[in-house]
Amino acid sequence: MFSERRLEVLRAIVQDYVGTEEPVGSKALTERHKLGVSPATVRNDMAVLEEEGYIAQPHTSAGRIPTDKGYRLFVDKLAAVKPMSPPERRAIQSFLDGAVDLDDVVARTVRLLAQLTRQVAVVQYPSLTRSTVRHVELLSMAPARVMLVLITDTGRVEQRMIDCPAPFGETSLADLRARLNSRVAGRRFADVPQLVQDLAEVFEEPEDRSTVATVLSTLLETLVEKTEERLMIGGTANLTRFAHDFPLTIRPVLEALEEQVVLLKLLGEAKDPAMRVRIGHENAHEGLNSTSVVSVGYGSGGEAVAKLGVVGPTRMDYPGTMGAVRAVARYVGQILAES
Amino acid sequence: MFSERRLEVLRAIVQDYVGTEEPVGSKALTERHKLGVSPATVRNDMAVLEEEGYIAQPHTSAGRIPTDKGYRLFVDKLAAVKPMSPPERRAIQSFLDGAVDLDDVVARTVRLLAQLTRQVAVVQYPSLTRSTVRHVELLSMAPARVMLVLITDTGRVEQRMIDCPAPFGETSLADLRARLNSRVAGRRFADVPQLVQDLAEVFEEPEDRSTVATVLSTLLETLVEKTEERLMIGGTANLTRFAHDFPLTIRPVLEALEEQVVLLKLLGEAKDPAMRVRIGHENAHEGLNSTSVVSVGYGSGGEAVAKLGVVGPTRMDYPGTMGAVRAVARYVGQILAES
DNA sequence: GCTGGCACTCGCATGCGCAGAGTGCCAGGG
DNA sequence: CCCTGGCACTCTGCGCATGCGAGTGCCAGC
Repeated sequence: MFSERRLEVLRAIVQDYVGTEEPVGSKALTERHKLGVSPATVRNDMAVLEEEGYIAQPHTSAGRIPTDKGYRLFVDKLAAVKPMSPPERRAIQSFLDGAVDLDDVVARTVRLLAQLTRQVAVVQYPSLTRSTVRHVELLSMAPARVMLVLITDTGRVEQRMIDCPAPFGETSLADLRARLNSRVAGRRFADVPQLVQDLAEVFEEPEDRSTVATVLSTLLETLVEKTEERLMIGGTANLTRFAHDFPLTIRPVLEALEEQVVLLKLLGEAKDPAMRVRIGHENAHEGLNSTSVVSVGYGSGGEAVAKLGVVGPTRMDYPGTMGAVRAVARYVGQILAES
Repeated sequence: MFSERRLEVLRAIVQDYVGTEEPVGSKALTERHKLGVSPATVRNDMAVLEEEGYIAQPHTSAGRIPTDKGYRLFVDKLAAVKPMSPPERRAIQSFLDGAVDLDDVVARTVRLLAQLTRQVAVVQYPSLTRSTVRHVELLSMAPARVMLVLITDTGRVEQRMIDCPAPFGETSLADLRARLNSRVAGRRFADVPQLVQDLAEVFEEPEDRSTVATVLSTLLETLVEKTEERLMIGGTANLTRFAHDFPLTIRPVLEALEEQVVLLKLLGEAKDPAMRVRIGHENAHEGLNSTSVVSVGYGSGGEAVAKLGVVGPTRMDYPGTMGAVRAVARYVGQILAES
């Protein structure tokens, strides 16, 4: 569609604009890059690129800046993911190795990502639906009150209070716990609802019947509700790096970042472990129309148990950011596999 | 020290400045407040207040703005905590009542505080040291790997992975769990270290000895490390409300908010349940020199199990903010007492 | 199809003048 | 003794004109 040189011009524009944060003109371009042609030629190429919607001028007779479409082409065709240097890899690994539990792993990952990319980092906790149940614990907190604790193979722990309709004996509780565990331990969360259904029918003692039903239904409820994923964000201070533009622009971003729902949508439906870049208006949420999101799945095996990524201005260093995100995801996966 | 009227002038300056965010002059003051004196008189009072360091002028021949010292006097002597209106109280209560577990309580509290005060909210999880142990669970994850789960009376759950020096039989594990629980359940966290010390001496089986020691020492470690309190923040988007001043000012604040350590210091050493206001330079951390922190303890009984508060510009509505913080703390305490 | 040249367009920084708000000080009055 | 009205002074902020520079589009020529 475009000549080799025109693509080269676009690449140069993206690189320069990302570096300087200022509209780039034809003269400056020919000076900084060895394109082998004169500014006038570059101007012609620019005119074409602009007509096709890959670049734009903020004001008449200013330099050009890439549009979302321009960045898209750059990411898809013109740029290669930049691998981390060996020292960087070592730093990542040793930083993550110090984690003592899942919370710590996630917290460290967020800090790491934020520092490496100098952008806002978002890390999702390993999803419940794609995890397996390690253990179910039932604790009597008060005569008619039970605490349900669910522990997953990824080290995630969920708890829920249950108010029972009637007091519940210690022995019945122990019995129920044993039965639950024997059925449920080692199974995938997604399979649990069916298993629990079956279990309800087995219980016969009338006096405990309603209580058992309550406990089981709460368990189900928890499975459904808590599938709603948790996540952690960090590095919001990095937003101020490009706020010389406008507080106007960081406000909606901060607001979006406080909405778990928005963030979860942002990372993308989680099955797909592939790296994904959403640029500017490709983001559904309009507060994020001037930001790009780079996300990728991570997990202990070949499959993704959750996603992580960064949020930054559309004017970001895509190769470097993608490299950092990919590397971090890889190492987090390793850490999880070990625990 | 000051005549009644001079104090009144200071109060008026604080109120107007908080409202308009602009330096306030003598004429405007007499127009908006019925001081019963002329602008000239007010000017004399202002001159005195300025000499004493309670107010200052940003530039020669501009209006006056309160200094940290001025706000301090205002908070201590001139302002009363503004109680919430009945509808507001109801809204708070019903919003918090919907919470299903501790995470949810904390999350809702943060949202609520941020909305009510339109500032950044910080809520500390109930502290471990002031909680009691409900249950200790030991789960075998792999032959030589045990997961330790601690559950407190406030509903907080902490987990830790333990790598054992040698494989550990299911029965030994159950035995240890039983012993641990019988000693430790119902005791305050602060008392646990001594109890565990005693326990170590009781075990005799040589083959399990080292494993038991490992588990116990990790338990102790967890108690110490995790006493390091967790917290949750929200409402950072509110920072942009006064960022028309400067991205310069919100940057260090965002950075400070990402440092757990700083935040914990900020809320104050936690024993004291009293409301506390730290104004501008009274905050040790210099990124927060132009912000004020209003914090208060909350808890189920008379004693504080943790703290919560808000961070905002020194130019904030102190009576309203203090009222909201106090009210929220009270209702959170109630909720915790119920669970 | 590339190049150099040329006229044109804006954005941005600079400098000036002016209005407005606020001050300090002083002399006069209850 | 304290308050008041008046007056001269000092800044800030804003609107406006000006000049400069970077960048553009177009065109004729190689």
